[in-house]
Formats: sequence, structure tokens, C-alpha cells
Amino acid sequence: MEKIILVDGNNLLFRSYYATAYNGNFMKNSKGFPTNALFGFANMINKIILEEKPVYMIVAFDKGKTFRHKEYESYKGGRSETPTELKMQFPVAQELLTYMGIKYYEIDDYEADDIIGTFAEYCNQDSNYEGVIISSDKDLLQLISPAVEMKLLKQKDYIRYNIDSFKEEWGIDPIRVIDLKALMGDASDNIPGVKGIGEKTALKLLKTYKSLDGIYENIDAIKGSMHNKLVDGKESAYMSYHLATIVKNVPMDIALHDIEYKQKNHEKLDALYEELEFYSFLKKEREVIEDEVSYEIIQSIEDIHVDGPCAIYLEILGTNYHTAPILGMAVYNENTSIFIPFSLLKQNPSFLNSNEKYTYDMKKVMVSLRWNQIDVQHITFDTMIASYLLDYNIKEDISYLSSMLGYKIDFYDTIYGKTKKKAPTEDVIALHAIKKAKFIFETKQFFADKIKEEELTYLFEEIEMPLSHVLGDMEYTGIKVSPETLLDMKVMLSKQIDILSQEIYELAGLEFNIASPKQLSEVLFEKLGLQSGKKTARGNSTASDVLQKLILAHPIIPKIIDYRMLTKIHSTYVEGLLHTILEDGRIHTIYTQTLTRTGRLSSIEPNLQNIPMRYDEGKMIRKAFIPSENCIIVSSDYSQIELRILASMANAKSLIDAFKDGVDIHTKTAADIFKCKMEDVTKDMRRIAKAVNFGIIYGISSYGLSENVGISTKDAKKFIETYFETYPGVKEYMDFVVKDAYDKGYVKTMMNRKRIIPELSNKNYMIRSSGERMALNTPIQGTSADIIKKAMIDIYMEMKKKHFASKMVLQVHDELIFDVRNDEAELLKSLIKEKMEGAYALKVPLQVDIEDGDDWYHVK
DNA sequence: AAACTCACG
DNA sequence: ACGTACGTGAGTTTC
Repeated sequence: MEKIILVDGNNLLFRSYYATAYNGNFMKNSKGFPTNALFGFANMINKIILEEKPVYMIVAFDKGKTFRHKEYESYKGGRSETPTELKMQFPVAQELLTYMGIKYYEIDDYEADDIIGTFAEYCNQDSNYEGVIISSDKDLLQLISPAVEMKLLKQKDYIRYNIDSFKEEWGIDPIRVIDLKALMGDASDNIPGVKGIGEKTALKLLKTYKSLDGIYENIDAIKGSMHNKLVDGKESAYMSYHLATIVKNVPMDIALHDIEYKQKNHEKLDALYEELEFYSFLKKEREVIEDEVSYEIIQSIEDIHVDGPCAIYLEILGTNYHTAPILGMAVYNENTSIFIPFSLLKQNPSFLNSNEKYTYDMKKVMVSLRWNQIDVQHITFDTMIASYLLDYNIKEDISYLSSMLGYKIDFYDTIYGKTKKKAPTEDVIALHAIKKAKFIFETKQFFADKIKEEELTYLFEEIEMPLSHVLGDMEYTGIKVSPETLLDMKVMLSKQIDILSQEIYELAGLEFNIASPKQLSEVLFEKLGLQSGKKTARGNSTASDVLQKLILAHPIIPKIIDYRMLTKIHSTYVEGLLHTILEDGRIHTIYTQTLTRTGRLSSIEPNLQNIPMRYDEGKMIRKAFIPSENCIIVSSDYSQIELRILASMANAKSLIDAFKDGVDIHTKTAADIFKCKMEDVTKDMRRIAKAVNFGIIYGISSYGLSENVGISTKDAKKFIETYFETYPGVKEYMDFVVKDAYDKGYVKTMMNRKRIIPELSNKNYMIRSSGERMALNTPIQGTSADIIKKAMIDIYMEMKKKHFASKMVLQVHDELIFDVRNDEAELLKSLIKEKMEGAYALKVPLQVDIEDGDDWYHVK
């Protein structure tokens, strides 16, 4: 059986255009010709070819007056013109296809859908062929049949439906997608449907009555308002049915052999890529031919000679560099291309202390080698950090980043296996490592220039690079943990969990898996008939805020809440942490320095930034985090740093004064918005004011506030309005930030850390609003991250200079934890406070609270 | 692998 | 008319 790939060309171009267009601010070549849609389009087509290995393939386009694309066009229901910048890219896309050896097709007054429909029908008629449709347009789902599958494209990947999987998921036949549209309508496609019937109702009706006809045949069996809606909308429904039906008999003048997938015309394709300035594709085309890199595997320590600056790449077996064995190191520059097996590196690591070096993840290199008593110095440039600051997407790893610049380096998992990490032959390892070192060396200047261009020099050289050293030292030091304390808790918790489960089974009248949201929701909302609240994709939510509202409705609820809390502590914290204690009796986390969109750190394997604090049952975990011999735990945290940053950036006078006077900020806010004296503020007023303050930092919405505080959205709205009246500076600032973000497509922190926010140009209101909230929150959260990073470096340097034996061990966003020698405590505490408060000058003072204790629980 | 839930700032 | 707080990581169940 031969496969025919049917691609919705319009859809592909529209979605890649809108995915990358920041309000008129998008990718163009140096002549100013827009290329953003083409870039995504070319990527997609290449991916399709790679995944489907087509024999026959056709890309369909709309033509003539119907040239448009519904899914991306409507904004609040109306039709808008296709942007010129997008229209311009269509002919080039078709040219691109031709050089790629792919047939495209368009025909006057028909849509791409119809062309695809006609080919799908062809597959239905001739059992020698099967079709695969590729689009993100759900309308096309109606074409699925035993001979036709569909790849429904999603934001990131896709869902592949065949007739069976479609039926299973949707509960209706694919052809009934038409009936579905006829009922629910589609505002963006001017299909009216039946007024008052949405997707949920429509699906329910179709599951019962099979089809639109079936519904109207049984119209008398349907009661109530739905009956009336259906009767009133009958004509509209049938008209909609007609509109939603994809044509399957377009008169076409091509035959099957016309759409065979042919060889690429490399010459013309390269010329076009050159013109579009898609150098990565250009390189990709050629890389296949000249992929080889020459290198030498060092056999004897006398052969290790490295002159001048070089790139190094340390190859380890596994992801956790505290425990993963080292395989060897690649070293690359103009004169050198060597792989040093670890056994030899260990004997002669001298060049690691002399030559200037470039890395990708310097912290990994330093920590990993330090576990093996090898010291590395003079790392002057780290590509992972540079590309993070430049907002390249490096979530994956060096292979992904390198592919964006035209390199082709296998992914780590491809070489070592997905789950069980297994070392391949030394040749394979060496070549792989060399390719990475080569990439680092060859692109160093490119990244260095970009850093300068984007005015990120300070952030790169003075913050992130030195911070990497600090973090590496903290990770290597680790924090001492008492397994006995955790094991005691384990026994207690197991007992309590056992008792609770029995009580829950009793109250429920049956034994079930309490940890299963599915089973739990059946018990609560069906068997016990409790009022369900939020919905999830699979049913009724049993999340804690839902349960909280039911706490008085049934005695089982508080027990479930307790059960959840205790099992969480047991599995995540007690069991989880016990498994991560290394032989030195300490836990060594890894801080990911290049992950968050705001500039914060994150902590993994284990996460030591979310150790329980709010409730005592969980907080007890902190008793297991203990100081070294003759030491105490010192904790210092910034007080209200984000609100101080807001006050400072917004230049809000009354807030600034409040911070200068050192009053409780939530009480002050409460007094202001409730228009009373500070001494008359009640607990409840302060609670609401506190939530409002948080809301401001997060990018407030009345709904969010109301949910959080448990008031009506109306009241929430009033509080927000009053807040803005009280602090007009804040309102003005927020309006400016959002407008500026829309203009530029990005926001920045005080230290010039940049976050691009593509969500702002999304056509979906919900996504756009979320972009606005990111724009409001990122400068605040990000500046806070900038400041504590600066403080960490200042403290670290000073401790080093003065030869303190104490250690900084943890960072929890606005808090630093130290393992402090008794004899150094007083001196160090004042040093920490001074450096943290002096890290950065705002229009308000920074305030640090500092405490100590014999374990992490007993500080403050 | 994705969804759900819950821990932190 | 929409359906919402910002930023993370990890364990368990479900598909």
C-alpha cells in the first residue's frame, strides 16, 4: 500500500507566521523581505519528509477569492485581511516546494481543504492507497476514514488520529465532525450553527442521536430549552451543515504520478536559502556531505599539548554530574582536536590550570572534576550562559542550540540511550565530544558579539559567569542531612497514613485508591453526591481548593486533605530526600542556571527550593537539614523584595515612603484601600490587602484575586480599582509596561535581562492576557533574581578574601542559607546582612532578616 | 508521555 | 464573550 501525504499549505504558513510575528516585529532578511512564515514552513516540510518518508506528497493552497485562513483570521469573530507580510511569503513557499521536489496545487475558487478532500476520497476508492492529512485545522478531521489518517498539529507536537483512535477519543464518527460544526457553529468561519449550543452539548446530542438528521427525527424526545433552541435553529443548522462540508470532487487536472516526491534541486534550493538567509538550512544541506571532523584520541599523557585558548567539553555518563562517571574530555582549537580519556586526564590535568578555556555548562565541568580532585581555572566564556541570556531556546541541550546555527550534533540520548545510559565505543564518544567542543570554539565569537550588541555584558561578565562559580561551590559543598530524623518521620507518617486510609474507606463505604483522582472523584461526587466544582480534562477536579470549599460538607473531606498532605511529605520529602543523600552524608542539589524565563534559578535532583514551610507537619522536614560539626545554620532573607522593586520602578511615592518608614506594608496597603488608620486594620483587611499586593506583582485580574481571597469578582474588582486610585503611580507604571511590551515584544529587568514575550501577538485573547501578566511580573521577579545573584557573588568573594571556613549552601529565591562555624557566626552574619542589603540601590532600602539555629527548622 | 496534584518563593 | 493569577520540580496515576 502506498502512502499519499496531504499537506494543508495555507494552514502551515499561517500558523508559522502567527507563531513568530510579534506585532510587526518579525524575522526578515537583510533586504527587509519577511521570512518568518517561510522559516517555520521549511522546517515543518523537512520534518514531514523525515517522519513520513513519502512516496506521494502534495501541498494544497487556497486560491482566488477564498484566499484566507479561518483559524487564524478571526479576531473577535470578524474577518480581517491577511497581512501583506504573510501574503508575500506564499509564492516563495511554493517556489521552495518546487525545489524540494514537492508538488503543490491550487485551483480557482476552491480551498486547500477541498483539494485534500478530493485526494482523501481517491484513497477511499482505491485500496492501493492510504492518505495522511497534515494540518492543525480540526475541520479536516471529517475526512478520516479507514483509508485516511490525520496528523492534527498542536502547539508543540501533534496527535495522530486513525478512524479507531478518533472514535475512541471523540465518541463520534469522523464524518460527524460536520454535524458537530452544524450544531456548535464556528464564529471564525462564519458558520452560525444553532444559537446557544456549544461543543459540549453538541457532542452529547450526537453521541445519543448519531447525526443532525437523527436529532431532528427525535426532536420530540428532547425536552426543555434545548428543544426550543434546536427547533429555532433548524434552518441555520442545515445551512451550517452545508458550509462545513468539505468538497470531495474538485475538478483537478493532475494525476498520481504528478505528485510523486522527487529529488531536491540542491543548486536552486541553496540559492533560495541563501537569498532568504536561512543559513542553517544551507549548512544542513552541505553538512551531510562534509560531516567528518578529524581528531586524535590521546594514548599517552606526554601527548597532551594544548596551546592558546581552547574549547573543552567534558563527557560524562549520566545527567547528574555529582555522581556520573567521567568518560573523557574533548579539547578543540585551530591547532588542536583531541579527546583525552579520563584515565589520562587524571594523570596530567595541567593545561586545565593554564590555558584560557571556553565551555558549555562550566559548572558541570568544574563540579564534576572537583569530585575527582581536579581543579579547573580560567574559564572565560560559557556558551550555555551566553545563549540563555540571548534568549535562544536551549531547553534541550547543546545539540539543539548547535542545530540552530547549522551544526548537526547528535543528541545525548541518541548516543547513550534514553533510559539506561550505556557507553558506546570510545571512537563514538570521542567524535561526539569533539563535535561539541568544535561548535563551542567556532561560535564563541558570534555569541560574544551578540552579548555586546544586546548590552548584556554586565549581566554576563559580572553576574552569570561569576555566579556559576558560586553555585558550583555550593553544589559541591552540599548540605548535611540527618537520615535518622527522616527515618523517624517515616515511621510516624506511615502509621498516620494507615489510620487515615482506614477512616476514609469507612466513611466512603469501600476501599479505593485515594491517590487516584479518578477514583476519588467517583467516590466524592457520584457515590457521596457532593457538589463538584472545577472540571479537569478527564472529569471533576479534586484539587485542594475544591476540597477546601467542601470541608464542612462531609467528614471525609478533611481526612482526604490530611491524607494528601501526609503522603506528599512521605513520598516526596522523606523517601525522596533519603534517596539523594550521598556517601558524605550530604545532599548535593544542582542549580539550573539557564532555565527560567525570568532569571531565577531552579533546583533539581533534588529540588531544595520547595522544602515544606507553611504547615508544621511538613516543616518538620527542615529538622533533618543540619549544620556541619561545630556549626550552626544561618538563614537570611529579603523582606518584601518584590514589592520594594515595584515601588521603586513605579516610583510610587506613598509606597516608597512606607518602606522608608519601615511600616508593615500589607497593613499600610489595607489602611489605604479601606481608608482607615493603620491601627484600625483588622486581620481580615490585612489578609485581603496582602492578596491584592500579590495580585499586583502577578499582573492582577479580578477573577484571580476573588478566587484567592474567596470574595466575589465584583468586590475584587472594587479593591483593585481602589488600589489604583490610592497608588496612581503603580497604575501608570503598569499601563506603561504593558504598552512598552506590546511595542517592543519584550520586557527587561533592571540589570537588562531580557525576556521576549511572543504571547503578546497571539490572536487568542487568553494567551495574550497571559502575555500581559508575564510582561508585568517578569521585570519584578527578574530584578529580584538579579539582586540576590549580585549579593551571592559579593558575599562569596568577601568570604573567600577573608578566608572564612563557613559555607553558603542554599539559595531559595529571596533567601540564602549558610553552614556557619560557631566562631565565625557574629562576623559573618553582619557581613551577609551588609552585602545583601547593599547589593543594589533602589529608591527604597532593601531589608534583610537574618536568623540562626541548630537546624533549618529552628531558624527564626 | 501527559495529566493531576502539591510543595516552595 | 472569553476563562484567568507569576515562576518553578517531583511523585503518582492514567492513557
